[in-house]
Amino acid sequence: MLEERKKKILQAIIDEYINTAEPVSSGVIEKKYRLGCSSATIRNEMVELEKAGYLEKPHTSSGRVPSAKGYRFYVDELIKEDDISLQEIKYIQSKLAIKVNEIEELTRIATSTLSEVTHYTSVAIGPRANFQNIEEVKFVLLGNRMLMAVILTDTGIVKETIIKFDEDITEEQVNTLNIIFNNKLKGKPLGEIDKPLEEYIFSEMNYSLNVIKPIMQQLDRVINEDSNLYLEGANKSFELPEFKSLEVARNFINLIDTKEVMRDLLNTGFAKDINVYIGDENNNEQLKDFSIITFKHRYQNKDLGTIGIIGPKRMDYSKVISVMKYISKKLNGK
Amino acid sequence: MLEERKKKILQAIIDEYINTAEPVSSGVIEKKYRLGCSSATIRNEMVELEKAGYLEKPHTSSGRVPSAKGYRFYVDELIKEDDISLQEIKYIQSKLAIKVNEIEELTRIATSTLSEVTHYTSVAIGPRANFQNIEEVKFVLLGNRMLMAVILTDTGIVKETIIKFDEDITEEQVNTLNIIFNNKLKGKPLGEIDKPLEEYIFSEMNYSLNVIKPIMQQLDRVINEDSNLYLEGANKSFELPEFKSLEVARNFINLIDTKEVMRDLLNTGFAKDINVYIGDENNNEQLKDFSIITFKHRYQNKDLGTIGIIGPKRMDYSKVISVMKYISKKLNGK
DNA sequence: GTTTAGCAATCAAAAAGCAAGAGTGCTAAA
DNA sequence: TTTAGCACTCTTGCTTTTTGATTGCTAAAC
Repeated sequence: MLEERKKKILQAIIDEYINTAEPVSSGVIEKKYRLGCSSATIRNEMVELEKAGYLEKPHTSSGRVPSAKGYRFYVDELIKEDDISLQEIKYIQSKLAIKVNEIEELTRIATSTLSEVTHYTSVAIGPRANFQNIEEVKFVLLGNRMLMAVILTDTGIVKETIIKFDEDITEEQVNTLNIIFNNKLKGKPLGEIDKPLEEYIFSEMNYSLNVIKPIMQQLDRVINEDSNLYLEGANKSFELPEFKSLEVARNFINLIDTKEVMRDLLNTGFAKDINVYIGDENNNEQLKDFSIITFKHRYQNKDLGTIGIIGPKRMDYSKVISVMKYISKKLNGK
Repeated sequence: MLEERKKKILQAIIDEYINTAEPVSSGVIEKKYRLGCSSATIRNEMVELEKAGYLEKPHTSSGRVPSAKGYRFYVDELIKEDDISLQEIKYIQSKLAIKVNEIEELTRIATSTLSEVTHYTSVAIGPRANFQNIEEVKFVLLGNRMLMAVILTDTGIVKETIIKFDEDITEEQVNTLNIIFNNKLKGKPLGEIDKPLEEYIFSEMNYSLNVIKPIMQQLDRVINEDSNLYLEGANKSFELPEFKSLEVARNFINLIDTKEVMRDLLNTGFAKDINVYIGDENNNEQLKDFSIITFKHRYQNKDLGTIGIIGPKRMDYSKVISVMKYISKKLNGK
């Protein structure tokens, strides 16, 4: 554990670095933060904080910069609670007050609001389909050879997909499909539409395999497909000084451009309400320059996806976490 | 008009510059392109080409670089036809052979294929809804208080939207809705769902305004909403030498991040099959460093959206245009 | 024992200087 | 009209110098 004064100094250094993006010297801490001791004392403490691994020096005669361990300590112990202004609260309220009919729309609004308020790049993904339960299945005939399958889940998510046929489909066939599929699927998790079920349905239906086969294929596809990824405010990151480095900028673009990595990031570990990943804590070399903060979009304890922020390690953690907590609360109460 | 030799030299310079991204000197043209005259002669011609506005010089003692006018001439007169390899043709064929049920899926595949083959960033947008004609409208009841409206248009595009109610909806009401809306809307362009129609429907329906009002609102919204924008291979651009300049990189990110600009770009002027916008030809300061090449995704002369490439002005126009022509042809034949 | 003033040592970043090389434009000859 | 030849220009890359910020250490003060 750190003594009180060390904590204060560490906090001051990280706060200052988050603000300025420049290595922090003992001098500015003395002058700006008035901790009641001289720069020499601060220097002595800095040496120890560096030995303990909380700070780093870009080179011998420069100020100090927080290390990943430093940020981690900052996030876990030194964070400012409710670092959110009345104005920001008002803005978020106004944005989330809009009535929406679809959950994806709400996720989208929340994501862009998060980016607008924090000035970082935000990102979101829909819920994983497999764990949702089927509430209702409906087939709709469009023209003579096109069928739309609509699945309503218990989270209120609606998935729809289109199946095209080489032969005409009758209204009667559609009715049978509706009855059989609903009988068999109501209440089941989406992930359970599988082979045995397929065979059962084959045996129940007395007409052409040409009809059932494409339906099962397409249902399978729509259930297993990755949900949409939203990205908002990528340009905001490019205003930050760390993006002056071509390498950092390129890494960032590569990161947000490879959807699989983003999906993995948004779909991992949700022990806490807000999850903070600093740099390559999660062993991904690609992330060494960035931090990710995520939270689950929940409504009545149901998972409606994940929303997150991606930015430089020198992120305004207090602000981001405060804003996220507020948005999360608002979404849950909606 | 330019004499033959000037054309040859201009072409050589632009080809070389597209390859190397370095200002081109009279020396390399003499050595690499063997036009049967000395570097001094080439220098003399270069002076005239510069006077005529086709070339520029970054500074007095450097080689020449194509101007926007130079690129324009190159695209209009000097382009290589069918600059596409057998291998690339094979690859495109294999990608487009996949059977899809939804047109958006096809657009997405075509867009990513375009990016993969050309190594530039590609972008696409769906068709403008207003000009499509309604083929069929179906309302589907989901649960008791949720209605899905499905609109099938003559281009095969399916639009669906969800409407939530504060009161229960009966199957009977749904049937009436289906009959009335189909009667009134079949064959009409989507853009015509407007006020007078709304009033007509009000007068026809003998039940609650609470039901019709939200439906009209939501239909209105879904019809007028901008179609989805796809972006593929943003990271590819960042491998190019012009993106070493922080300013260029930032402009690019700003460009692709502001969706309105992208929409405008993809929705303008389609006099030709393939449209080339070089730099700020279209008077958009933001585009000064970039070129855009677009084509309409058509099937049986119906507009299914626009697909394009965005890259530096120093783009491999021949390759991009050849690949686009091929993909366009393939899509149309599908 | 802890804190602090004072100061030499360190090192990056900016500025300045310099040599090399590439490319042009011009002139005069072919 | 073309080309060889050459002086002139200007970038690029490199080295050197200067500047200034910041540290770490020592010794005195508290």
